Amino acid sequence: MASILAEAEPGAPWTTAALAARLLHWYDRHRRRLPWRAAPGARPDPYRVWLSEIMLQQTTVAAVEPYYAAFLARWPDVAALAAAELDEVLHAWQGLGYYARARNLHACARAILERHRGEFPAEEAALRTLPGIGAYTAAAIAAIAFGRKATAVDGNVERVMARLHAVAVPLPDAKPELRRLAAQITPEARPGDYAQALMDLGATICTPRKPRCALCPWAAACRARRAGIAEALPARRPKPLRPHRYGIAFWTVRSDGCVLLRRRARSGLLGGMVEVPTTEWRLEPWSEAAASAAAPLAAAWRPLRGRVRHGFTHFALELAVWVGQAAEEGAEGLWAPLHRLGDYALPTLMKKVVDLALGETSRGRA
DNA sequence: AAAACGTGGGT
DNA sequence: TACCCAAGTTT
Repeated sequence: MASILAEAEPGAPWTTAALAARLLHWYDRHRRRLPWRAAPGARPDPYRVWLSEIMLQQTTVAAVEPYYAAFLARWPDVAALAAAELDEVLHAWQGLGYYARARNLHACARAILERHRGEFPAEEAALRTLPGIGAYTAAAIAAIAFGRKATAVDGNVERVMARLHAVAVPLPDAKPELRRLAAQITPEARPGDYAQALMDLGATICTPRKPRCALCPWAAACRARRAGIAEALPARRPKPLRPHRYGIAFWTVRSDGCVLLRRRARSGLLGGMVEVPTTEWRLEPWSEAAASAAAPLAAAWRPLRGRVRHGFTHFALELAVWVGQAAEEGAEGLWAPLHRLGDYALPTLMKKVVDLALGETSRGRA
């Protein structure tokens, strides 16, 4: 191992085998202990690998950990998850974001039961056809859970490859090239460890900012480091501006203390989740007259002073909250007892609305 | 092919 | 405050 490195001249091309071996050696000493990771030598549970990979899509380890523990405790295997109602799964996913993942997770569990006799397929191609499993996740499960030679290319791997080979082409145009470079290094032996090693390298050493090149097992082979441009890679195309949108949320309280909620459409933004009814979220702030006309029912609406601000991926939202008393039924939706709001699958945005409404109404009446 | 799709933490 | 970004997938 060490001799391979010692013999490699600065600037000399490294063999892919040497790179893979060096990375695995590093991983054996520095592997992170994560809840979904099997102990060295132990057989991974495909269900746990799958569950963790779905949760980790575009999501940090720290954010995932409590959700992973809760899901595993409540639904210990794929059959248990398949038997759950979608709303239960959405409720448990509440706050994690990208709720299509929860809908696909549930659909995938049922597909495993119905199409695969309750067992995850080991082939990348078969995995790829399941809901919520794309190119990355299929490769990750095949490699980690089943020991198949597959190259899982996520954002970490793209960054590491862009730096190792000093690829200046911006993402996403560079994706095919980065994938090719990653596949070229993937070893026959220990593909699961290799996949996790590469992601650990990206997550802990080859970080987006201030990469710790001094600790990197590939530092001597890294072209970006040699050129002094590691931190500038990978290049990205400029991101589109994020517009602001505006809306009014209607906090509608009935005489029995219930508040009006609604179920959102099953697809699209916050699909299938529960919400406090709102106006449309539009580019211009609302006039009082326009908002009144958009209310779920006629009432003497009282605007609260605060504002709910929430950032989505592609726009920033500012919600005002209006409070009204419902004299009778006449609005469609769910009437939720205030002390049972925790039973509903409210996304973080709507929790903010609830907090503002409860805070200001209790203060105002005290 | 490009846009939609959440949230929280770091700077 | 504002912007970046994190183990991507779907349409």
